[in-house]
Amino acid sequence: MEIPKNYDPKSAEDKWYAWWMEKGFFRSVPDEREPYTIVIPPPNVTGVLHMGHMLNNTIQDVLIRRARMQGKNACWVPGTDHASIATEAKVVSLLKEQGINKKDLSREEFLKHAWSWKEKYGGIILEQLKKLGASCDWDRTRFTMEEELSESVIDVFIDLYKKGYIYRGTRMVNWDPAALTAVSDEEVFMKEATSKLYYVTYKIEGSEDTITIATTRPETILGDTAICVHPEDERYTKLVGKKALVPLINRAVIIIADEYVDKSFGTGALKVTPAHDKNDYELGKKHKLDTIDILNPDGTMSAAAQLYVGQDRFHCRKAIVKDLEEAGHIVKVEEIKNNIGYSERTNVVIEPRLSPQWFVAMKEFSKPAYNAVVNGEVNLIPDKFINTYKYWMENVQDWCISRQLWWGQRIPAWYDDAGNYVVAKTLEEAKAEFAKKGFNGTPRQDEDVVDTWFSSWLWPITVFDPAAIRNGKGNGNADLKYYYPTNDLVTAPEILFFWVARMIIAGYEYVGERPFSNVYLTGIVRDKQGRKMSKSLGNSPDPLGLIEKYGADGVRVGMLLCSPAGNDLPFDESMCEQGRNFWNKIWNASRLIRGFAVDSKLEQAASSKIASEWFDSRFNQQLAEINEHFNKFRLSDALMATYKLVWDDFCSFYLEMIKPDFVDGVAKPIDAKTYEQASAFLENILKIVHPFMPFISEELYHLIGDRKGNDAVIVASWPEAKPFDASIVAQFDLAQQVIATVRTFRSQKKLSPKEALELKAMNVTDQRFFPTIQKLANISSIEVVKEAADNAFSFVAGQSQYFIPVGGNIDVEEERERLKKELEYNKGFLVSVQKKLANERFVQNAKPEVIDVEKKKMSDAEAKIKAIEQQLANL
RNA sequence: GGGAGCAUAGCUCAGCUGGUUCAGAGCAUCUGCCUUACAAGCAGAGGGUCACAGGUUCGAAUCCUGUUGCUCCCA
Repeated sequence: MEIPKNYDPKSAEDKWYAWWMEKGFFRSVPDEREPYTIVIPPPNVTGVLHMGHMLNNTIQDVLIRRARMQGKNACWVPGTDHASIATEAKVVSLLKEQGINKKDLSREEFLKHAWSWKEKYGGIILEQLKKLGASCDWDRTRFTMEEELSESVIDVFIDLYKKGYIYRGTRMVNWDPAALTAVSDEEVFMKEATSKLYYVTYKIEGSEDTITIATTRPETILGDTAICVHPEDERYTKLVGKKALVPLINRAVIIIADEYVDKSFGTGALKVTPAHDKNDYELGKKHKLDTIDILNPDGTMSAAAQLYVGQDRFHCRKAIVKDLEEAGHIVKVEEIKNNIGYSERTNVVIEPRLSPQWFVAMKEFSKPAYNAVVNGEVNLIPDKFINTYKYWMENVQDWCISRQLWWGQRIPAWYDDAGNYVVAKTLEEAKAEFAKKGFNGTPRQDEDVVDTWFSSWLWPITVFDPAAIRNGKGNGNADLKYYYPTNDLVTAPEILFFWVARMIIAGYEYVGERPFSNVYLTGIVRDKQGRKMSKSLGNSPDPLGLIEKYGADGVRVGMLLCSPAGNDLPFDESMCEQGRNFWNKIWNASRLIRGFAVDSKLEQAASSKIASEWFDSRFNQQLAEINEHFNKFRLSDALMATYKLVWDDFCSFYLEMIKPDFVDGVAKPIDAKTYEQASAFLENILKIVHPFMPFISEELYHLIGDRKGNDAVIVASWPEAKPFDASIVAQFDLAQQVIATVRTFRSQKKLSPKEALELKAMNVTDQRFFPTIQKLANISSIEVVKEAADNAFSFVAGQSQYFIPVGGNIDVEEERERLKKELEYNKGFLVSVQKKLANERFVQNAKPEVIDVEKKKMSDAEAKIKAIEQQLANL
């Protein structure tokens, strides 16, 4: 089939993706082959494809496609996660636009809305992944809130409760006063702000003394239960143990001493509000202080505040500052820069708040996951993350798993009228439990749901066997037995702890095995200025727009060109351009080969024969290197090695070597053997390029051959790296040097490439590449000589000398200078080698191989020096 | 404040356990080419005291110490 002049990515992408699907190439069912499994880090149902997804999923697809070609049973499980907070926030605001308030809806009604939202929009991101070429087994698509998966989440909750790992407790949490829920640390983003630091004076009880504190949150003084100073702060020593009166409400609070206080900050006296500040809470616990919660869940002042009740916290701040000023309590106001936490979902200021929550005790529970990484059962790539991981796991905090939301798995805890609770799967079971305790009424279920991570930590298990948890360890279904443990996980370092570590914990706890062997941590995609790409900054290119512009293959290559594991990727569109240029190159190389006129009667030319021999070796040499890169997860390197093999070796050299000459403007035909060899090489190239550029490789694979049935590059066998002839590769390297030198000479002398030159060679042991040199350097003839030629430009390659006769045109002085320089350099080099070899300590200490290498260097250098000297003598 | 990591060409990065002609690659730059696969291209060329200062060693981009600058994580 003739190859069109231009490749049209759009139509090829649609065509081949649909065809792959139709053929079921992405589908995996257990069989006798070795499985290769990846579970997708489930994107959020509210998400749309961003650059981070592009990178992450390109990597997964490259891994899975290569594994498939290696004959493994490749299974990439896709799906989405329900993202409690994000989704609920989205649905709430959507309802608001329709004039519906969440508060007016029952839980059931709200969930109905949420599900219909999910049905409508929840699959968008998966559809976008298809545009990228993601070869997921879509029949296996999972969602974290599917009925069976949810049941497993509840089972795990109950199981861990029974094992004593889950408990209910009061903690200071990040409270989102708009969403009315606790959010995790990773859902809080810190923004630097210029705040006012108010210096507020408190009277000392029963004296005329005062103490001045500094605070950025004056409204919280109503919740103060102590003032704290540094024990060594002489300014305040005499006040410790006395009581201060909280302004406006005159509550007496104790003055305590603790080294926690920074003497140099503010006045060195710290107001302590245990209900509204994490550090104060710890301080309060240590000194057994009261906690007074002065805020309602929605961020308004509670009755406990005594004043400003019902006012919003920020209104109250203004009001109290005014009142404090009027009452003469404010000494001064300073501006300071501090960090304020905002809710990632609702963008309101996070309020530290004490509230009853459910927790998983992590200290003991996380040990297997710690060990798995430390002893290498689970590899982190790159391994620099092991330290971070260890640090976190050694200082692991209990995991707050409750969220005050409706969208998610509802906590299976039930309460009687007195607030006693039992944990049970169903109302009936809860009733039965309570009956034993003498409560016979109807218990009411906990209103909260569990953290999304508490469901996604089961992902590698329940995507294969949703019932694995309840059926117990060892009773997994056939899928679980076959695919678990999975092979590689590709994700961002940001969620190493929140997700990866917890999956490892769950894996050992519920299957008894690691969930995956390797965790490939990708970097963050940043813009040119190094900023993280984000919607709010608007600095992210539209991924689908990029695909439109450069083709999916171009974008995939662009993403991978510069993204070693764990390193951030400073994204630049020009990389996609390079990707596009690369597929364009392959396209045209294919066009060249297919365009050859074949003459079956022709004998293979010597230059073509050696070209094929060389490229065969070169290909196998590079393939071994590419495989090595893949095995070490060095995907950028694997891609670059592929790029150079294709562009430099195949296109710039091999194809130029076999390309038939033009005579009178007409291309001569090519012999059948060379044509076949070239076609076979091209086919292998399409194969190794396929994981990176699936679409164009499939398109070309079909254009260059008559493919029937399931013959497709996507399921073709990955070429085997065969032994190669190192000597031919080395010889060609020398030939390349000769070619390059001739070309440079031509360029410097401003000689036309069309003008053929003569070449004389001396001390050559291997003439196999003479035809190649003639062809690529446009040499009319190469004459082997025994003596140096006069009036010639001369150079050395390896141990051979070459001469380009230039008649009387040679500039002897210039030539002498050039050779002198070269001689000097080589002499210097020789001296350093000789020094080394003369050094007893070197000879004694260095490995024999190293010494041999040095000896070889010496003899090479000596030969070269001799050659140059001879040339100089001849000038 | 505690911890971790990084610093190699204009940019993005390789450089394994110290030992090739070890200072590399891609891109960008410059020069010359519309040579009938590809100007999204071809052929050449120039670019770096390997952050700085010490040390270990026969030998250091590579190991150690300190300094400076940057990044991330935790509080």
